[in-house]
Amino acid sequence: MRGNWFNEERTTRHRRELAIIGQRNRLQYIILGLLNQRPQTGYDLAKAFENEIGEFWQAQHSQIYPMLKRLETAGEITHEDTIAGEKLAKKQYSLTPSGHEKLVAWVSEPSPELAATKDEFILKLYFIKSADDPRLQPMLQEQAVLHRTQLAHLKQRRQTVFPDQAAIDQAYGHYLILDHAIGREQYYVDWLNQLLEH
Amino acid sequence: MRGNWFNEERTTRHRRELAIIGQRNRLQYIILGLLNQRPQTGYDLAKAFENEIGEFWQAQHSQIYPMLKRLETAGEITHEDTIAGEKLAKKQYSLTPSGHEKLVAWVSEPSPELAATKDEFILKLYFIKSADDPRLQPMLQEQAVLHRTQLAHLKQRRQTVFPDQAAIDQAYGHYLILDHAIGREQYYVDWLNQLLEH
DNA sequence: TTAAAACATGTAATTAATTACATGTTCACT
DNA sequence: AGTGAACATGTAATTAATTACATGTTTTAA
Repeated sequence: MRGNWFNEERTTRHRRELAIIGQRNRLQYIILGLLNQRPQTGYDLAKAFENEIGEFWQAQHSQIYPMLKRLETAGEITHEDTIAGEKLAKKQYSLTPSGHEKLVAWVSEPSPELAATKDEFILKLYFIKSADDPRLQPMLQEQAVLHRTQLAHLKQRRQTVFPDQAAIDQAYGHYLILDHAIGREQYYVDWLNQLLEH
Repeated sequence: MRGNWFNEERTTRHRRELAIIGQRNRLQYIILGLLNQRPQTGYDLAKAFENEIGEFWQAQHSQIYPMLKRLETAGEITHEDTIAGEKLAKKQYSLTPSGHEKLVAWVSEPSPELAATKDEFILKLYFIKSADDPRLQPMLQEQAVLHRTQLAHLKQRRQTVFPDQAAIDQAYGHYLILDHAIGREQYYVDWLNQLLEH
């Protein structure tokens, strides 16, 4: 395990037992995982970050293209040049055996760190000292709208992407994380509603 | 609103309605908020990131000290040099009226963006295709241990920091976010438990 | 037929965040 | 008297991520 600014090996301080991590090079693994599903172009990968994994991880094409080069240099992926139509050049990337191994190793290794949630609203709440602060109710209202919208969006996605049991069985992990995200939003909405009822 | 890579103004794409943000310069506001509570040194601020706000935001002293200089140059904060003991130099920072204004403006402005949650376990789950994958159960078990521990830790903190109603009334926002964090962890644990019962 | 949207691939500049380097003081305990 | 933990403040190097710059092709719909 790489040294983390605050981890369990750091025995001299006992303020917190569990490390909360920022973000490390997980992008490479996501790319390997996506390419394991099927060979894809950088553009396809960028779209995946806007769609299915977008709820959980974000990356722009400006981060993806350089990473594809790095991974190819490292021998984890290769590409095949193709031409679409008259002359539109595409690079179809796919995993090498080494890349596949690396992906399997990553999924199999422990994930002992808590997710770093950076929620600006929660941060602002911290600085509201009193329950009577006139800013509090509007803030809660605003967040309720935001999270109700997101909840509806996620439920809609679940219905579209997983219409039947067969769809769930084919991409069980994807189903689980969508289900998890829905539950998380539902909790957020319930928590806000309960506060709004005072 | 500063241009975001994927926001509501971007009307030409309709894949997602709500922006998920990365991280912007929120550190400065957190520092202003902390200094608004009471004048503090950089060291004190760093400790606050390990304790109360550590569940919601992380920053190291190597980020804090330069930010204090930036904020002082910008006229948002000032400092007073003091000596502790024989010769230990301390810099006690406090808000200027301008810094206070800036803090109030930030808290008052809308927070229309969803939190970016980067959870490595959730990411790995995405790449588990089948419910029969032998890695799935151990992964869920591991996460259950992690989140049960965190839940216990947060509940302990609530009991310590908010033993009575008076404590809650004095730092209502802090209480709310701790309550929110507990609810969030409780949901995570319940979700994992329900999956582990198959 | 033409304009907009989507497809497609890159690089550059900047900012945010982590990790490591660097140094010294004070307090509590043995 | 000595040691280790906590107090205290910085900088440097690196990595991650965002935003902006840059260019061209193909498809779709008015």
